[in-house]
Amino acid sequence: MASASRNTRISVLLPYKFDTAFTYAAPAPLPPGTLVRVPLGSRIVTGAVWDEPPDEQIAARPVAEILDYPPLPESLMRFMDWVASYTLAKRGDVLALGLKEALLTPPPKRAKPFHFGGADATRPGPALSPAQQDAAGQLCAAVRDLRFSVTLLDGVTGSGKTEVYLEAVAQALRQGRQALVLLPEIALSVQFLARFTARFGAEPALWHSELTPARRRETLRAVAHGRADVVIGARSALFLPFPQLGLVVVDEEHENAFKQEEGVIYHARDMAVVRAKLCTCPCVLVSATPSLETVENAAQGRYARLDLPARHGGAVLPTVRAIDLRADPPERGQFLSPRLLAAMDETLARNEQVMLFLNRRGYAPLTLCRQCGHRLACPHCSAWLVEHRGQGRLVCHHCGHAIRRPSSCPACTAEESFVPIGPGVERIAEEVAARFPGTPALIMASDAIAGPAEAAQAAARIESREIGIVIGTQMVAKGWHFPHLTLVGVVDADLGLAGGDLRAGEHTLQILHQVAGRAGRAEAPGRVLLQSFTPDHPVIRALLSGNLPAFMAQEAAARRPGHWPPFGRLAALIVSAAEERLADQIARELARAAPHGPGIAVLGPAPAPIALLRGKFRRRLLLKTARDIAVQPLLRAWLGAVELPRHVRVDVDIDPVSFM
DNA sequence: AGCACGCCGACT
DNA sequence: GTCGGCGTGCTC
Repeated sequence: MASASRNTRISVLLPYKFDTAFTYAAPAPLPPGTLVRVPLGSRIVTGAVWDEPPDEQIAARPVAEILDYPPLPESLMRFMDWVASYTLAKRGDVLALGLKEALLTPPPKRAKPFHFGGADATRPGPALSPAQQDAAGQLCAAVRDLRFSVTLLDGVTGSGKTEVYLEAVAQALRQGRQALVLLPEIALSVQFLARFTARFGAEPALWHSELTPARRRETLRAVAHGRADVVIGARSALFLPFPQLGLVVVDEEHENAFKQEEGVIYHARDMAVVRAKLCTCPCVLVSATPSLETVENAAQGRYARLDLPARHGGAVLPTVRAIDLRADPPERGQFLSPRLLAAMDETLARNEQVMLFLNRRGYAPLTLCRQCGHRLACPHCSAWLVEHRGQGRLVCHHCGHAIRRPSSCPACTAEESFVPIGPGVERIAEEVAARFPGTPALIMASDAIAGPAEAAQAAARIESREIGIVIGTQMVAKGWHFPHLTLVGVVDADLGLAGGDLRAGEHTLQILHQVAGRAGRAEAPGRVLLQSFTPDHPVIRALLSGNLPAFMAQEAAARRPGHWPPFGRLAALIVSAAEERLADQIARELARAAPHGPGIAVLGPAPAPIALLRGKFRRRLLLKTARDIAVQPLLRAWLGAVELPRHVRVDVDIDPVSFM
């Protein structure tokens, strides 16, 4: 009957800060995942029909429009529910991750044709070594299986991991399925795209934050219709509506960039595994320096494991040596030791290139008054202001607060009394310019290289050998292939080892190993020099010996007894308030209401490492549980037990990576 | 996301 | 004395 059909109620999830779906009236039942335009307050917004019972009591407004769009696949809806439940995020916020931009603007009447797609999976791949062939064969078999599985592909830098997993991508395409390759900081992997295009004769679809809204909408549509068969994307590509996903690859799986730290806080590597599981397809985790989490999952047999032990094409691994800065110090006021300078001379004389690595932007991390010792600090954060000499400014790297370089000390009024303490890449560039005046140098840091176009331009200047010396932050660590680069100098190998971070050693090892891998990737052998005050530190020793698994085994042995990840679970609560007293009070109340029981421990409250951030005082509690305990129900009960006054926030970070 | 409502600083 | 800052709450 007509009156009955007018009264059909449906649940619609809206891509905003709502955890529950809203109930609307529809002319007829709509398939789950259907995109609809519905009234919300005074506006019409886009949402997705969710397959759960509607509210029968509430006054339901009618659906305004049913969009001509493929419904969201069920696997994606279940994935979004799962992510929200796991991270304690609002479901609407998770829906927004994949669809917001496309939804908020209605699709154009005539969509431009999608230029991508058309990857040719029948093209012969490159010649593979026997080890590569073997690994590729196993990955292809996993794709053919049409089952969920996780495989760690562990290979030294330069071993040809990419070629191996691209064979698995080709296999997925041959079966008529789609493939997703997640990369950290997609914008900068210009060289990666060239390799992909060479393999398939077509460009992949791209998904990252710098896409224009029009391109984003069109890519989303192409994915939803199955016209985009391969997507190379940053972490949010996980939330695209693939109807036929047959393979998920996470390249550089150990990278911290996969951890989303704002809004919905999630680790894209872990979510990729879940995405694959819900799509019943294989997931491949790729790294030369896999995370302890993944290594342990492989050791326990939860993940399969494939190793590529040798560099491809005859290139040999670089030799790694430490320079003990206690015995071989740089000249006063300088940061490059005589041994490193001599090696740079030799390298440049052979017309080869040098990379200097220092994971610190700007000129100097600390500026102090030599009269009174006053240090220039951020008024909104517990952090020093970092001098950026090129801009004549000092900048807070946490909140962006910036000041002109003061000519007199604000504390003692002494004139021109400020001295820079310690080096950033700009200061190293200054030293290089003075020491190698005839050699063009280039700084590669996120503030010097703004986007993909500039990165491509920088890469071209290095490839053409216009540049002799590259000075870079972590931006230079991954993915680049510069055949004439044969010397990598690490200015401060100890940086990152200090501090209380659980994974400080592991992360330092990973990034320095990656940087080292930039040296000698073609015929000419490479070498790496690590400047260190602690050359006996286990991380430095692991880099010198090349025995990374031994270090990881030590790391595992250190974490296992205390049930630290991956041998236990961790969740962080961050209490923040503009009033320090209030932050303290709520943190203490939370501590009193903390869950307890066997296998459950609560650490804190303690001031967060950045106790003042953007004008908010922060206190931190850490929930640590045994691996077989789910932290989410504990957290829900815990947070429900403490009433939050106004002006106080509590943020939850499941599986925290950064301890800021 | 918007839009309304509601309490604290610099001004016509 | 008001204008307006944005923190908070609400939208089926």
